[in-house]
Amino acid sequence: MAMTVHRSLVAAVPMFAGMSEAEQDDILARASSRHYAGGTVVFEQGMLAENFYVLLSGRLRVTQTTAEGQQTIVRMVNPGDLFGIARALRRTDYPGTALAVIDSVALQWPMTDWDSLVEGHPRFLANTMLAMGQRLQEAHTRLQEFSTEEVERRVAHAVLRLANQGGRKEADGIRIDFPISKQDIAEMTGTTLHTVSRILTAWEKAGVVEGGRQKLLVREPHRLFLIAEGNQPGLL
Amino acid sequence: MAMTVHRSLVAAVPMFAGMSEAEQDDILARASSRHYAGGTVVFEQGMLAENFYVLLSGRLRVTQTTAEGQQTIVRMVNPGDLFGIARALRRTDYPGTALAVIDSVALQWPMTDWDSLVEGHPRFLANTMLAMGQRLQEAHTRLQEFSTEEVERRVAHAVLRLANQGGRKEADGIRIDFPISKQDIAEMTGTTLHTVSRILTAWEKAGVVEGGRQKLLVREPHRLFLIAEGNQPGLL
DNA sequence: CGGATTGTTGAGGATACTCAAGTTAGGTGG
DNA sequence: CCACCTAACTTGAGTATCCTCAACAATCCG
Repeated sequence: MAMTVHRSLVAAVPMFAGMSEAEQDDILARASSRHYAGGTVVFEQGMLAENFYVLLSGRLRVTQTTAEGQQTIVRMVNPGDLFGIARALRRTDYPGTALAVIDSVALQWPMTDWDSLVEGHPRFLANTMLAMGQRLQEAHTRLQEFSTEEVERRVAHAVLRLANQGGRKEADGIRIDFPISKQDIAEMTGTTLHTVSRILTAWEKAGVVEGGRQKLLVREPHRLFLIAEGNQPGLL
Repeated sequence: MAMTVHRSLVAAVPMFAGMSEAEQDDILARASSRHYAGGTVVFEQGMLAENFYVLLSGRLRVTQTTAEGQQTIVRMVNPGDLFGIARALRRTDYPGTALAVIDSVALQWPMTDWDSLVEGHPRFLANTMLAMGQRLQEAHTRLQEFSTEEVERRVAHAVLRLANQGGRKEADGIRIDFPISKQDIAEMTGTTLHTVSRILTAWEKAGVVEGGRQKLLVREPHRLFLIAEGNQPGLL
């Protein structure tokens, strides 16, 4: 269901930041847009990387599966994010699987256009490098959390990240506005859904969050932050 | 102890790959080289990022320290590696501390030259992006290890990485040819020096490695690989 | 030679995992 | 619209891994 795209749709997309309208048009002319229903796979780990993408709306989950079949969530893809840029890592296949967790729309370019975009549009290259820098920093932050923090704090950090990147303000807190299961949170924090369930139950009793089946509302972000920073006894 | 640098010294440095000699000379003209004795700090976490670097020889350890004072080793810097590129992450300070673990020589550029290098030398930008891509992949690999593997396997992976990146072949195995303490390995794998000591002792008894104070020789890389992949009962 | 850093080893205990059984919520089809 | 089925979640009990605490030994450096 490919179709061409107008500039106005990508005004706020970081990849196009600092570009002239003409330059944006030039790049968009090679793109097509595509809709992915919730639950649909955009690409799968190991697949030949034929396209790279920018998410316009919706939400994706990128996972990696080990040889033994264990899954980890590498990141959530939010609107405006680049994803599937295997070429930038000098790879010909996708290192992970991208799944639309809700209905999503993405722009796509054939990977064969990558080199000419990089060479012809220094702005594109610079913006891509910036995005990779941010991902690198987030990866380092998470590594430090894994190295030094116990499970409850890691879960607190993960939930805060979800709230920051994909949260919508509501009357009584910040709502994670896409379906997120305990299993998902477990795969982000390197624990089990059982432990996540116990932790969230304790937080819920203390009034910090409000759970539900694939639902999550952060009632008191500040207290969650205290738990994440370890300045709090811990509610478990 | 700054001084100018000749092209021949950087023939094998990835940052200069694919550049004409004239281009290399142009970039090198702005660099100075500096020697760091073993144990010396190149830059410290939080410091204003005034330079970026390429390591010519020696070995650095980059660490991050948490608010509570816990240290983690972000990476080892090997000859040829770019480091201290805070600017690429849109930071004005260094996110970690770089320490020379042995006598080392690095090229340095003032960070004020970064933008003009990036804009004037597309090759430099592309090579930098590639380096970041590799670091991002390594970070994801380590995250997956933290998420899914027990300590012994994580330590095995860390030792294999050390052997691959900083190993020298000897008669009876691969020697890590810079000083590495159990504490270092613990900070790479998110465990304690006690546990690392116990693991290495067990491996040593089985003839897989040979330890010593800040010394490490991998006698049987293949068996270590099996432990890392979990195809082995585990020697602990 | 003496002090400091690094490493070893043991005992005990806490965190979080596994195993197990059940409950709730939501979607599906009759 | 209700009954059923499945996926998501809850909760408990037992246990393994690994951490903490502690004391000591070895190695290096000045």
